[in-house]
Amino acid sequence: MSGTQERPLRADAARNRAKLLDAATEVFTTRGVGVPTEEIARAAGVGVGTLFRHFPTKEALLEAVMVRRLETIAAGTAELAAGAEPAEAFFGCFRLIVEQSAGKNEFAQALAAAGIDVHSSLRASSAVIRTRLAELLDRAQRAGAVRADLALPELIALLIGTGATLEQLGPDPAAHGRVLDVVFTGLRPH
Amino acid sequence: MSGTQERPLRADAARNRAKLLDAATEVFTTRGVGVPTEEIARAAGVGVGTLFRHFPTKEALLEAVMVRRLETIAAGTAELAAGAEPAEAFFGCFRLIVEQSAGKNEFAQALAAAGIDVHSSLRASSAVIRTRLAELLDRAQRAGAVRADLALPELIALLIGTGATLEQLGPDPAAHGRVLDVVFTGLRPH
Amino acid sequence: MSGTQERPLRADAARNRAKLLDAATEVFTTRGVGVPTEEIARAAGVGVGTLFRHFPTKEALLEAVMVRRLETIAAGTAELAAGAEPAEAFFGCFRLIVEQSAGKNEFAQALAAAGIDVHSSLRASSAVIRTRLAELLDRAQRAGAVRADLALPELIALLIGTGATLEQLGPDPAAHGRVLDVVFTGLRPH
Amino acid sequence: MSGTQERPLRADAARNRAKLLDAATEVFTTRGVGVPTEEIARAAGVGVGTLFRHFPTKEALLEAVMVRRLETIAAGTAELAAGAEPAEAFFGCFRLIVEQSAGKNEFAQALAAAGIDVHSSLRASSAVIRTRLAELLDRAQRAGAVRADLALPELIALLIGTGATLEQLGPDPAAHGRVLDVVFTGLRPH
DNA sequence: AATGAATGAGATTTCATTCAT
DNA sequence: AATGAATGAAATCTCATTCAT
Repeated sequence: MSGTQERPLRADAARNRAKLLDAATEVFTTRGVGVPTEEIARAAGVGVGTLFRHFPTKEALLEAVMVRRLETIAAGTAELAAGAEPAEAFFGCFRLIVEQSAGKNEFAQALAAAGIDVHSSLRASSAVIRTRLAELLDRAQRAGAVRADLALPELIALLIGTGATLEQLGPDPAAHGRVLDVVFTGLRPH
Repeated sequence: MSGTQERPLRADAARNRAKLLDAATEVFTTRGVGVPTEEIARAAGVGVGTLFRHFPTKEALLEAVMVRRLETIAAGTAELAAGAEPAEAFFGCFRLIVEQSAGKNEFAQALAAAGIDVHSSLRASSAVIRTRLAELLDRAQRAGAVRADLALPELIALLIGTGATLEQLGPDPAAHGRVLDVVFTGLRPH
Repeated sequence: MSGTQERPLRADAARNRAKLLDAATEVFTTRGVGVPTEEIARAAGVGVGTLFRHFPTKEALLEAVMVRRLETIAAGTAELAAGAEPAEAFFGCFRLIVEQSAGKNEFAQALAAAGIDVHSSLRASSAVIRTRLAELLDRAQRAGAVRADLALPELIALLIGTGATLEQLGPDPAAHGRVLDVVFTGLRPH
Repeated sequence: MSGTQERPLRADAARNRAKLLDAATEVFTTRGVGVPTEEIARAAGVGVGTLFRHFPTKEALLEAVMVRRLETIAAGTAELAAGAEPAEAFFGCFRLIVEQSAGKNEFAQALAAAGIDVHSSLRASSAVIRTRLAELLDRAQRAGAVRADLALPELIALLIGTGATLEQLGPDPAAHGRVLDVVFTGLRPH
């Protein structure tokens, strides 16, 4: 639908690719990007060779994990944004993104540090989200639900920063609620 | 009372220690904690051997960098908190911490991931800050300057998250101002 | 009499075998024996699986390539040696072998290095050539066309070395001619 | 004197570098260029890390071995060429080069196959030899000791090819002598 | 005390070969 | 019979840490 895969990919190969992405997401998120590749292969129940057939480099794997995450988020926002009125759409998407972003920072840093041209392969999926966010922000501002002086870069930075905040708090719903209330209040006009 | 090296440290040794801390702060911040120790030594203009004489472990170096950062922040908040009325003290310190925190997250994560007992050596300086923050928050809440439902853990998480936000934005004073305005507005009652 | 696969081989299988041998000859010669098997399969337009069905081992493939080469050479010398007088037969065959030998050295080395009993599978075809060479040398020496002190091992070494010389020169007919003139002059009595 | 080393190299480092080059020469020559790097390190009595500090790549090691070989040869020819009359100088150097060349071919192939710009680092030492050969050839041709139609490229090719011939023969002095007699006879006018 | 070479465990990656499709 | 994905042993290379100079 959006992808890069040249050919449909054989059934078992697709399954392994998915298993690898799942395992990598899990392992990278819980134990950091420093884990040996072999651990990820083991977690996915395949050999290292298979991992490297699918992702020729550790960085490529990292990248693929991020792309998938972004695509998931993009899909989620698409649904949410579709049938809602501006304020609800904006704040709903903010919450969604922020709650799905735990651990994403480290990936981004790792990729950036590795000197990868993050844009080359992440561009597509991140552009989708970027565009959607611009629309959401615009509609919400026109509807008077969000302060007018906020620009897209700050919104994105706030999404990332709020994700970091929640990550820091651990899974405490009440605390999450209070933090989001702080940010949402701050985002509304006056 | 707390340290391991009580001896006054020869003049050149002290100089090298400082050079190493400066170089490490710079390099870790710009290129991530994954950089080889030798790069740090080179950036400091000393040999690896010297680095390891001063810091027996890469993690020890990381830790020392963080401690110095925290101490700087602690000192800054001490000054600010001293002669100001509650609201000014609280928001002033918030701004100070957040602006000095760029890159700090990664250190914390790296240390935590390394399974270090962060508290053992960071406890002292982080306890100082923690206590000060508790006081600032309490006074500001009593004075009605900050919403009453906010607890210390959320405050700390917000500090870290807002630091991440600003880091993400890069050095754009106007955008920084808008982001802080959002958060500060959200922090005030109603 | 000699082989392992006595069955006639299905038409397409035979075609694949031929394509593989051609591709392997080409690839081994131009890029060395270090190329991954998959490259050879790709060059032949088949999957690796097919390659390994035909040649159970990379070395087996190497061997098959050499055997085919030797057989080609043997066939050529047979024709040449048949109806010619001793000197012409000897020098004609020398030239033929040497010009077809480009790249052969590396195969020999690779096989030898691999600790293979080169003789086991190459014996047949190399024995044919060896015998023919002995005859050619003997007849030429009796006819006074070649110095009498030259033995078969030196002749073989000279064939290989002269092949290497020509390979080194690249495709320059004039230079080839001068080199062969040097060697042929040296081979004649006084 | 001719080298690339930036600083004089500490005594032990120089010793290890030499040990590594010796071991590599030995091992590559006897067992081919396919031997694992670790074997070479072991043969040199150092750890792999040391090997990779001196030669950041297997190819770099290969290259260094060849450079040293060429330098040895260049030095040998310098001595020989100095005080001898043309014919003696030419044939003496030919013999010298050819006898020191055993196994060199494989290196060259391995390097070339690896896509290295062989010229960049080998150029210097090979240029020295090339120039000397041109002089030797010229003087010998003027003195009437070598056929006039032979050009430098053929001479070089013959050197390599004759090296291959001797390598093929194994260490049999009598056979070596006959082969060299063939080639030398062929090289003289008529 | 400082240096930077040496170390080797461990990380990443390759590739001959097997096996499910 | 053909395919190409999977495998894992082995190869190359990195880097925190030690140690001779």
